[in-house]
Amino acid sequence: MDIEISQQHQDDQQRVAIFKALADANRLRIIRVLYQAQREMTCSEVGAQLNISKSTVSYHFKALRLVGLTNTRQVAQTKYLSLQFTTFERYLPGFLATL
Amino acid sequence: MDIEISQQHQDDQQRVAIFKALADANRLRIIRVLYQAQREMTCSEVGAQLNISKSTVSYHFKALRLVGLTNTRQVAQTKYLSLQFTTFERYLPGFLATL
DNA sequence: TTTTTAGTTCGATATTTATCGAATTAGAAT
DNA sequence: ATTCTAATTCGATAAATATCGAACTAAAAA
Repeated sequence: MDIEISQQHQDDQQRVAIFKALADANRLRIIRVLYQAQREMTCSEVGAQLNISKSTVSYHFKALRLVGLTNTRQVAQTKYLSLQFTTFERYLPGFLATL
Repeated sequence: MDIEISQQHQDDQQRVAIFKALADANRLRIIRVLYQAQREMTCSEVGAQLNISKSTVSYHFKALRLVGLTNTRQVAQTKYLSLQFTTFERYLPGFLATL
C-alpha cells in the first residue's frame, strides 16, 4: 500500500515536471516544429525558424531533454533534437496528434 | 493561412494555460481524487482528504475552473466540483486513464 | 594557427506562483 | 438576531521561471 502510494507520488513528480515543460508557448512551438518536420533539428535551425535567441533556445532544449520529451544526438559541436515518442505515449497518449 | 496560424496560436494559449493548471502536484491530486471518486466533491471535502488549507484549495479550484478542466455546481454556499471531460478529451485525450 | 561556428553558462531582471492565516461574504440553522 | 458553515479574497512571502546579451568552450574550417 505504502509502496503504491509512493509510486503514485513519484509518478506525479514526473507528471508535474512534464506539464511544466509543456506549459510554455515557445516549447510547444518547438515540439510542433519537430513533430511536423518529422526529422531532427538543430538549435540554430529552431532558433531561426521561431525567432528566439540561441541562449533561450538552448535553455528550452535542455528543459525538454531533462524531462525526457526529447532526444539529443550529437555530431561534433552540433546537437540534433528529436521527439522522444515513448514519453509522450506513456504520459500523454494522443497528445501529439492534437497539435 | 494567417487565419490558421493565429488559430494555432490561440490554441497554444489555451494549451499553455491547461498545462500550467496541470503542472502542480496538488492540482493533480485533486484531479485524481475527482476522477477516482467518480462524483462531485466540495472544497472542504477535498481539503480534508488532501490535507491542504481551505484557502489553498479554493485557489486551486479556481485555477482548474478557469481553464475549463472542471465544472462547478452550486447549492447554497456549497460548491460541488467535477471534471469537465470534454476539455480533457479535446486537449489531452487518454490522459485521465493514465492516472 | 587564426577564425568561424554551435551551443552552453552566467548575471541580471521581471514576472509568475503556491502557500498560509486572517478577514470577509453569504447563506443556513438555531 | 445570533451563530455556524462554506468558500473567497487579501496581504505577505518565498520560490521558480523566461528572457537576453555577454562571456565562454570546443570543434571545424581556413
